[in-house]
Amino acid sequence: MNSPIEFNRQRYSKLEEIRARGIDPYPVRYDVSHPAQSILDQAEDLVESAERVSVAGRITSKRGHGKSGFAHLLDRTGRIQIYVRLDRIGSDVYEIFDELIEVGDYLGVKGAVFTTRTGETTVMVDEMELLSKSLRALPEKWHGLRDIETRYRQRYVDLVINPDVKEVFLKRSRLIRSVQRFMDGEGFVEVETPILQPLYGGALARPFKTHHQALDMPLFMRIADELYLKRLIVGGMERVYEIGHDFRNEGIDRTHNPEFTMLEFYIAYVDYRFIMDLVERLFTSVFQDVNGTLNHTYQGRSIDMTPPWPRISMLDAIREYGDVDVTRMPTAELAAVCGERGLDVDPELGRGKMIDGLFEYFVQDRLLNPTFITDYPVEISPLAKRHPDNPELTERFELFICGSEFANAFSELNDPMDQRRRFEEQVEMQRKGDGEAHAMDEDFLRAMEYGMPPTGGCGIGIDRLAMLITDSANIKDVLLFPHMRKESFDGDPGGLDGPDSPGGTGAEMENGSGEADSPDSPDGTGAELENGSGEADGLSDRASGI
RNA sequence: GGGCGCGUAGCUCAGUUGGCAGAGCAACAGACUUUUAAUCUGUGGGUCGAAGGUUCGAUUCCUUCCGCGCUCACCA
Repeated sequence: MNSPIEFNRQRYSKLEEIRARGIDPYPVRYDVSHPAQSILDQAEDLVESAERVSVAGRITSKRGHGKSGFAHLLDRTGRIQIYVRLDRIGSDVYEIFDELIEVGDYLGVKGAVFTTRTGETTVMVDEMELLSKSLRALPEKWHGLRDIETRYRQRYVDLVINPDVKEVFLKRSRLIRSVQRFMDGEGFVEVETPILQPLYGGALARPFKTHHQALDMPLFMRIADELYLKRLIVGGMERVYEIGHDFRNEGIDRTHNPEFTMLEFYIAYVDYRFIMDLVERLFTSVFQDVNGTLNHTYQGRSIDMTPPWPRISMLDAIREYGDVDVTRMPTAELAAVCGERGLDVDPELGRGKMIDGLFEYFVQDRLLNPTFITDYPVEISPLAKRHPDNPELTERFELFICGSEFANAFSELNDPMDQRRRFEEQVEMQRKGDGEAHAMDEDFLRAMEYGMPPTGGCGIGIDRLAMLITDSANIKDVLLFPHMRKESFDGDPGGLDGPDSPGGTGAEMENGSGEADSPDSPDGTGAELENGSGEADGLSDRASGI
């Protein structure tokens, strides 16, 4: 796409005409007395009192009728119609409204409120001010913006055109506020822990890697909050939680974005049973708060969120849904059962992976209403405490709704010697080439050695929850700016490369942008963050300008 | 990464069994002082995602590439 000047000469020439008439097309402020919706709400009183209101918004439609015209202004609260008449506002201003103001522009108007012949509450404009001139045409009003790619790439247009999109993100905001209120009520402290970490951990995933210039050291974007939040438990912050972005350098699909929002919380002195109770209360509280009901529909499927939710151990679930009892089944027989079901699970990876595979095969998709699956095999739960009744299992649960996982929780492992052994096993896996294995974290072990109380912990994917609660099929629909591949701009192929383009300006070199960055990363893998960007310089330029 | 599908005007979409590129809305010019998908008359607007190939001729057929969606594998 070209610049708006090349692309829309008609709009640009109107901008020039506005300037030629001595009007500032981009003034600094406008005093609003009534947001659009409040005019509609108080229409009767406002009509009766003949009170003059002022309202501002973006023009979303415009209909001229010779010497008068209607338009709709859209603000954050809603849409209000305005009526402009030549005999009220004067020929000079009317000419500007008629010829130079168009759909997409921001307008501020003052005037009395009346009701039209067809019954719509409308502002009779007696004063008008252009607040911002738009140089690009918005999508047409009737069909709107449907192209999925454009909606994600140009969310600002999507939000203007599609009111239900705005509603999704308002709901997401209410969801997060509701979670925070609930956690407040439970005596939690909300904390912020590092996103840039010298070591990454707390989950098994491939990280993004970057580099700190001044310290000349590699840093990783966090893949989980877990190890830092547990350090806070050691420090005596007995109920902590964090809502923040984690970053995982893995595939993108309907339910995965490279950065996503995670709620993690940890509570001292409790086990996973307590966490189950709390998760049940958290979800039902949030659903009541945001949707006003525990009966929900997701993608056409009815879900009953009413507690209590069933709690079934993983082995019982496999027995119940698959009619297979794997409890004391010899490993060879287990492998045969997996083979019969066409499950490609390597027996060398242990019983845990095979049992998990059978669970996914027989059970997971059939868990429509909220269900806790408990007591996972120890091999696939490296951070969870062993179950006292069965050392092959752990005190771990996951919550499933509509066949998807919504929470993952344990009675946390707090034995420093056991934790060290598990790290050593991970290091061994790493040595064998497992790119997702856990690194040895000596500082975390030191914290464990000072002593961590018995602790229950939990992680909940907030984007998944937002998808469920807004009935969205794709994670991109609940992310304001989902990750997309680089867009190419005609006539400016490096448009998005600005910050790291080799021909940087002198200013860009101040932070040492060009050479020596991320020496171990081939360009274009997407695995590495660039540093010393021009954008950072832009910020410092702005700061010095002030 | 594999498989399937899609990419035509600012937007929503037709279309070409290979032969001058279409509509509605938006825009522009004109009429119209309570319309609301305003109406009426007229006009302009396209590298048919990009690059190659086949052909007298390619938006159409073939190849490669780019982007998006669905799906499988991995993950939350």
